[in-house]
Amino acid sequence: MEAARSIVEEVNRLTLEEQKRLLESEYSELLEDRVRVERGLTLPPLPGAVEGRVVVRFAPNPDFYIHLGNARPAIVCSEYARIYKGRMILRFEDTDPRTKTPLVEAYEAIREDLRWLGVSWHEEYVQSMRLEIFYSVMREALSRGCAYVDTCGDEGKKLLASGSYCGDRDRSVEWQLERFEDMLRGVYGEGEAVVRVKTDPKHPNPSVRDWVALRIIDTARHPHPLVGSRYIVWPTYNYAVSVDDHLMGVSHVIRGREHEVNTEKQLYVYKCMGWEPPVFIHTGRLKLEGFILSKSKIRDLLSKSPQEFLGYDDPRFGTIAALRRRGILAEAIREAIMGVGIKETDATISWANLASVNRRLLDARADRIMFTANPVEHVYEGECVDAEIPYHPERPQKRTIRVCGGDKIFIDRGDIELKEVRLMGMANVKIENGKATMISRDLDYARKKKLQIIQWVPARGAVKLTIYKPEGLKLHKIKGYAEPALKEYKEDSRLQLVRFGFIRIDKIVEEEYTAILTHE
RNA sequence: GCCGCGGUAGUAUAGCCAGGCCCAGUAUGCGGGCCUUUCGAGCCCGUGACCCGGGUUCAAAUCCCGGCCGCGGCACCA
Repeated sequence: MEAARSIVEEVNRLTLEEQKRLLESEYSELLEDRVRVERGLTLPPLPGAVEGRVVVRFAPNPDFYIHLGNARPAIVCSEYARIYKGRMILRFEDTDPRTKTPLVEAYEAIREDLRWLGVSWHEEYVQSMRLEIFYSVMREALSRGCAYVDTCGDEGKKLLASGSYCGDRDRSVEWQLERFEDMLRGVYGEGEAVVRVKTDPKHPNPSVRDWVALRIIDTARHPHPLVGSRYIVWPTYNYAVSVDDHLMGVSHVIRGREHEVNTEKQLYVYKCMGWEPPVFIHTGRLKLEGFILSKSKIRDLLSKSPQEFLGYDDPRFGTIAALRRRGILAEAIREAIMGVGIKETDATISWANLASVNRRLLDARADRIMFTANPVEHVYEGECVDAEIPYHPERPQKRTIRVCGGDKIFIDRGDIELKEVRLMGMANVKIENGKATMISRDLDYARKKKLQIIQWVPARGAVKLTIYKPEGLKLHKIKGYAEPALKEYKEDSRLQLVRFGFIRIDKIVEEEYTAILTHE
């Protein structure tokens, strides 16, 4: 004991370098390679991943547009497919025409959002087109005796809730197969028969007990937007996912934490069919500070007060379309999402963080334009000057604005009280009683006197610009004037309004511009 | 209520599985400075965290136990 203590003390007295050297020379067999993974913009290694054999999928329900939270698995999956030279699958899970009725336009809107995000996929499937496949796999499962047709109706559910089960569970395979064909033939109505997967009728989680794999939906009353009322027997999520993930060779399922119990349910299908299950990874939920992400909440707001919002891509929402419309770049979203990775804890991306990344990316490419949000007209007094304003501080291109004595210019209300300022690119002036009187054009003078350099807008040719500024649930409207150079830009341009913030031009109607403030 | 999963600075994340390179790294935010014809960007300096309590160990953010808090699930939704 004493010996051990003294040896430890001796070792501890050595510096790290000395310890390392000693280990390498005397006891190198004890050294173990411990590889440190460089993070940066890359993801942690995918458990059990083998290069060339990774197959991942993004499987949205096309009942609405996707939001930032959905983008997490989509981006992460496509990135893993890229890293491991694997395959990425896009699969639309539209197997509920009744309560989660698919939106016809959502299929293409989702593809568009994904493309914009830089997510690429190698294969695409739509589950509503694969119903026959689910039926035939079920015939096999019934034959194997690990699923059954429950014709007990509501009673079957109640029995399971109490740890018992519908007597049909114990009937013969032949009986099951015949009843299943009856279901497909339309012998039963909604709720009269379901196909259940045999699990454990006493499972601690009642929802796991013999969960429903296929049910009847009256598609005469609730037609599916893609296949109409062609089918009445529809697979549930858990069943369809298990079958498709296996058939499509998915090796890694990356999805939200809310699917943890589903994973447990799906494992019964793999076991029944003798399939090798994929690796399941559950990520935490993603929120965006100050934004509304929830599908149902957005739909709610849109239907209750449509006049208050600019649509599903209103800049106050966290849909991908909304972020795009606001002026957030796809790279910024990718960066933010790669940053949170696949952690199992919920994360709230702070707006400051996303905006900061976006600002850094935008700064390099957004031209600078002068804008006054609270324009106050002033008369310029002094000699004619040709103000040269660079489009971007890093680039040589400039525009020239000629201002002569008697010309009117707009100065922002907040800047008037500064009394003496430098009008950017133009001249140093004294501001007094609605007049801007030139002192000199000398920049050094402005530097020496530490004059504030402000933006200004010539009244002649000034462009009316309305800016929507999202703030929480509010959308402020700011009306002002921008310099004539704004007319050189088309819709969807991203600009920086000097000393105001970054904007994306949303709409141009007859010389009147509308933009959305991306962030300051 | 029952089942499950988590808890590192204001926010997010690295480290945890394989205890010592961690009096905890990075980004953002915040404070200060430099630079700059923007209050933008960039550069420099600073600020600030291992949920709590026990235990194991020479050594604990890391392993064990208990508590607290947060989240998810409990559908013939996905």
